[in-house]
Amino acid sequence: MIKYILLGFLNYQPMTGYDLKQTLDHSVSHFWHAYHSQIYTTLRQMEAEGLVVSEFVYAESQPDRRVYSLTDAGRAEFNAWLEQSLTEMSPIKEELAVRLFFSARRDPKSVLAELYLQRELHQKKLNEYRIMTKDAIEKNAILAPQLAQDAVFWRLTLNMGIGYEEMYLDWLNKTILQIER
Amino acid sequence: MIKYILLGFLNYQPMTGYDLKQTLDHSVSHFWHAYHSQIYTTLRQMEAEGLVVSEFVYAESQPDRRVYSLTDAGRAEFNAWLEQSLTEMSPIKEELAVRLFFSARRDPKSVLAELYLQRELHQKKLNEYRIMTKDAIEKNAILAPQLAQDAVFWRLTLNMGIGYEEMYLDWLNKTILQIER
DNA sequence: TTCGCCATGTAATACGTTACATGATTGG
DNA sequence: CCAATCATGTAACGTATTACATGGCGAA
Repeated sequence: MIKYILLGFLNYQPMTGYDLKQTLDHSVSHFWHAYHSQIYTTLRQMEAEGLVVSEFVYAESQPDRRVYSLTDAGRAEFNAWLEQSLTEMSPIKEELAVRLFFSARRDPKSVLAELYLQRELHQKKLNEYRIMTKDAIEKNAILAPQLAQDAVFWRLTLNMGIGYEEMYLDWLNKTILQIER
Repeated sequence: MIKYILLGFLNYQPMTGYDLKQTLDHSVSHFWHAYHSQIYTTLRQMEAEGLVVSEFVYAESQPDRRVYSLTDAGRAEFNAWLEQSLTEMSPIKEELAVRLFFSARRDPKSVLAELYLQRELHQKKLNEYRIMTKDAIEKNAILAPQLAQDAVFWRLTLNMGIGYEEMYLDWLNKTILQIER
């Protein structure tokens, strides 16, 4: 999966592993996450497969950068992936729900403390989505008007991130109320 | 993670790998998923670690069953896991959102077809959650009244599954409308 | 001078998925 | 007779996570 995300971003412009990590964290992080180690190793593999090529860029008083670009094979692989529709639902893995499922015998105070912390984290995420990422999309839309159509789709996925966090907070609030009794 | 789910279920009663897979599929499947292969191999590992013990049960005209039970060490490990609160958010991995993010250049008809299918799948899931799993919880609550307190927590996690699917469908409908233009 | 950011990677491990493999019983 | 369900597992592969490892620059 991470392979296609990297191909997708390189489709916009050549980038380094570091750039890709930054881009990922500021765009699709609401629904996909990767560590830099995975990105660097995947890029190496992709180069071995001929999907990307890299060139090392030396700059004085600046760290060296390995810039990756798509090859025709990479572009083809990316398009082939986009063309074959998903036919299944993505499985969810929610550790908090697992813990709550088994929490009947725990001290309610400890359960509540855990839920309060999660509420804070999700509230923070929601605020981020509402401001930061929206800004990033708008800025990109102005800087790169040829990506206006892309920005429409980015906004759609951002809506999902916002919807998800709103739903989560709503559920947390109801759950907290019920446990507080 | 799957280790703690297995410990959690075995805390209720001794079970086989098959039983655990069935139980998992009919209870925490809204927020955790595992293949039978992973369950069987994890049980073996857990036995090696001394968290569970198994005994082979032979029955005529019935397949043999390997029944696992918790040891004191297993119970202790499970309680220790429950006691240390989660301090981070579970990362989301939503392939559909990734695909949509990069879908600006795709044929809108193909994108819509993909979204229609997802809508069907999620609608089906929501119906399942509303009927089947609720029934399972009620039935269990009647059969095992000592688990009444547990059932409260099971219902809370079911609410999350329902909330999630409702949010997802809502988002899908809005997204479809916008792409249909 | 210390912290954070830029920038790169490797190694080891852990976890998850797909495919392979078998065989009995029950119900339509 | 065929499909589904019960019941168990292994092997190979693929993906993800944690930890290890390095070093320069700029700002407070």
